Amino acid sequence: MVLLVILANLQTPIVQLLKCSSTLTIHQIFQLHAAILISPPSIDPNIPAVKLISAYTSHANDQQALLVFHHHHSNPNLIAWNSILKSLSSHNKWTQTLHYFNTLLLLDSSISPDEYTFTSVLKACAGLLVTKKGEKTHGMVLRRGHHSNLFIMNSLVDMYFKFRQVRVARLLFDEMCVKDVVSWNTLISGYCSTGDVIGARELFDVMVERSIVSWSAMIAGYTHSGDLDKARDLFDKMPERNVICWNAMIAGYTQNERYSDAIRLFREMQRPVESGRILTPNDVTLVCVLSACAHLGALDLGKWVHGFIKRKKMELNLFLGNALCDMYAKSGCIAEAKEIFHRMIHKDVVSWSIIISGLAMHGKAKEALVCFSDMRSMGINPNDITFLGVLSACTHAGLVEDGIRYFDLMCLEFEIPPKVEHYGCMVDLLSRAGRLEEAEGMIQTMKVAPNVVVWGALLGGCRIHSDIDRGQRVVERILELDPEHPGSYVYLYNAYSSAGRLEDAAACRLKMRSRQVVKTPACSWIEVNTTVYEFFMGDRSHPRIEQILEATRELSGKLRVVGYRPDTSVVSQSIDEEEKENALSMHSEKLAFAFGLISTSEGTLIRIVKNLRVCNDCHDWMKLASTAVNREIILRDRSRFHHFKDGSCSCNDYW
DNA sequence: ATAGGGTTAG
Repeated sequence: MVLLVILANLQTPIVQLLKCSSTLTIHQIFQLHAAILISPPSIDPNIPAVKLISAYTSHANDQQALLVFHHHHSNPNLIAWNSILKSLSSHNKWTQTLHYFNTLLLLDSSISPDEYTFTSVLKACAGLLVTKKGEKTHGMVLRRGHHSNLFIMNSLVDMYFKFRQVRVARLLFDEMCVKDVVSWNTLISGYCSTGDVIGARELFDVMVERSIVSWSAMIAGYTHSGDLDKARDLFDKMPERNVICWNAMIAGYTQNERYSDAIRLFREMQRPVESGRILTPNDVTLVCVLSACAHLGALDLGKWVHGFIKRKKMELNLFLGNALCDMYAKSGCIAEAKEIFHRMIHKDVVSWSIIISGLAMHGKAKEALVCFSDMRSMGINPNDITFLGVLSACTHAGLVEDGIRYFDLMCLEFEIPPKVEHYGCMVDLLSRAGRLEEAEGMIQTMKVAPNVVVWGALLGGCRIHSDIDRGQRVVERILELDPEHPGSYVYLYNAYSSAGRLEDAAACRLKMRSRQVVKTPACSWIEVNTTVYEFFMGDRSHPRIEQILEATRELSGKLRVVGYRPDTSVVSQSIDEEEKENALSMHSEKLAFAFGLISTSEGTLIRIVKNLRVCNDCHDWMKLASTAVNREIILRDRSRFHHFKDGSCSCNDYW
């Protein structure tokens, strides 16, 4: 308080303090702001205003920045205009940027926009893809003689790349008499963004002076085109690295579904390098890592990241909150996911979509639907992905009529054209409920071409409801699309076998072999002490495999006493019963469970993630096991969670 | 001024 009184007497020292805005906390800025308000006005009110605006901008608070601007708006000078334009454009408030620029032109013809003004405006034009406005601004730049200004020319080149006008961008670049490293970097990232990674690499190779940005842009170019090896090669060769290049490489792995690699690289990032300097991960890094955790169900690491966020007192921004919420939901902790969700101050359509599909995965359809209506009453418009969550909630709970109603709501009221994914949900919903005729009818009349997944959903229904004729028809369709579709052969084989048509079954098996159909290998993961262990079906590579097998055998014996009967129909090899049972006990989820059992203390909840659907036999086995060894089991299969407790499963055997 | 981020059926 004393400090405040002293400061209030003089504005100059306050302004001096505001200059080091990067080291100030947002609360200190608020205090300095208050001090300015109660102190006698300086000769030019623009000076403290500009400092305050940039201080708020560096803390991503463009609302406060606007407030300051309007408080001084009696006579803003060019610098004040420029700081507010920069504040808006750097926070992607592009429409507002253009609005303020137009106001500036209209209001005060004595102020002539300079390079700072134009760079903000061009960035906004690029962001909004308003080509006419962009070209008009380009003309204005030329008329005012700014065509030799590097800042402006670089922004122009970038803008034309965003407009996908590669020729214009290249022409501008070639005509620039002075180019700096930023001009080259803009060109590289421009070519990368249009998908021309080869062209970008040619530029990269001929560049004389490369900056860390050139390397990062090139790495991102490779990861976006899926070429992770080339990206990693460059990454390893970089002379120096900052957080952004690490993020680019880690994000590259997560976006290309290489989640374990992403986590491995993240751990490497935190190892002290030769220079002894450790890079601190920032919010972008953590978002990527959390996304990888979510996909792998790596709860321990995810929790560690959450702890890190708390320890560093990082702000839970929209991206981080969403990533954290999704990680918890996909790792089986729906309660924690809900808590994060409710604590988030700003939620967008992505946040709501995450919680809805999270609840859906956990079979909490009613709650998911309540969430959907809450979201609408908050005035947030659902998108196609939100509806995917809603429909999958209906599918997992068998709410056929609700599903049909939401599908119509999406098409008719929200005018969102259904994608093949939505039809996939609907066909699945109808097929499981035994409404196979309707499901097939939907495929025939749908507006987009059905894919293997859609037909596969119908095939699943044919299997459950033993409709062999339709099943055969569907298999033909599927094999037209994918002659090596493993599921079709397995389905046919099982259908023939159970109908006693052993010759057909054998023929099917031969065909499968001759076409070299490879079944996706079943795989389960379990995390023990922050390390993820991977088990494939029949996998004997784990160092403690003997103990693991011993544990499964012992447990299966125990389960037999309480009524477990191995369901050997799910084993597709024509071998004798005993071998079939052995094959069953080598299922990846059982191996993972047994490993969890022997390596965690009694009563610990066991979490398993599987890449395919849990098989019938394992599902029964897990139900009984949850009682026999008194463990809760949360198993995530490729589409949902199974929460086994006291002999039953949260999916009510509907999956 | 140029490089990095979250949700997507089975």
